[in-house]
Amino acid sequence: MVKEEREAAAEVLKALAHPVRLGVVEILAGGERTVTQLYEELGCSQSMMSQQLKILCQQKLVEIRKDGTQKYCSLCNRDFLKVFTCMHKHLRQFLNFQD
Amino acid sequence: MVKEEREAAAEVLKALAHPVRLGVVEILAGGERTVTQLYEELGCSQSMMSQQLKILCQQKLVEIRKDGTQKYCSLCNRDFLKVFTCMHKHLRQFLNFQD
DNA sequence: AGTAAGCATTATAATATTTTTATATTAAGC
DNA sequence: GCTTAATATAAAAATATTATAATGCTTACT
Repeated sequence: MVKEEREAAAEVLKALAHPVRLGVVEILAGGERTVTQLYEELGCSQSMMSQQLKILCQQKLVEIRKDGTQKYCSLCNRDFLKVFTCMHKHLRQFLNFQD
Repeated sequence: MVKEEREAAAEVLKALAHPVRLGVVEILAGGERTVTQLYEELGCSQSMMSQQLKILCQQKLVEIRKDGTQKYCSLCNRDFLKVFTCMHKHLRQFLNFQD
């Protein structure tokens, strides 16, 4: 990877590296959700969710489809779910995370 | 993942989500390097490298072995290299990254 | 037209990260 | 013991992120 690519990759990873945004991706792994469903399930404000979704969309991790007054969110790239498996193992194996 | 785990996972991802730290991991994929080799290859200051390595070590992405006056860095968990493949594809497929 | 639901945007204060500069430590070689 | 090479730490300045509160925009319904 050349410098420019590392910078772009860092942006994508930064978009994932946040508890709420990580939660969004995890929930969307189970299928489409509305914005309201997301912030209720994650227990954050509507404004927060809207801002975090924007970041996820910019990095093309999430896409949004509009239907009437609601917006439905879903994953762009399910390949990222690998990262969860990887993190899950890392936390337990190297950072002695307890369940 | 429960909230606490998402927070821990976000910390690990944050450690990766930086151009220099990403560069370190990429270089170490090719084997052990000294701190000097790392900052020279990545073109950053010695102080920068030392601080970034600390973050990588805290999240157990990198480990350091001392030998005389030098320190040798290597990867703790090669499983993370998957993330690179994933990013490489994502940048090209969804963010139209040009080589 | 008026109202309410769903979501976005803006402004802002608090906090965290990044980078640089300067200084300290430690071990090797002479 | 002095010097140098390799690395760490501390402090400070610049910048970025986060969270909250307030407001605005659409759409649907009556």
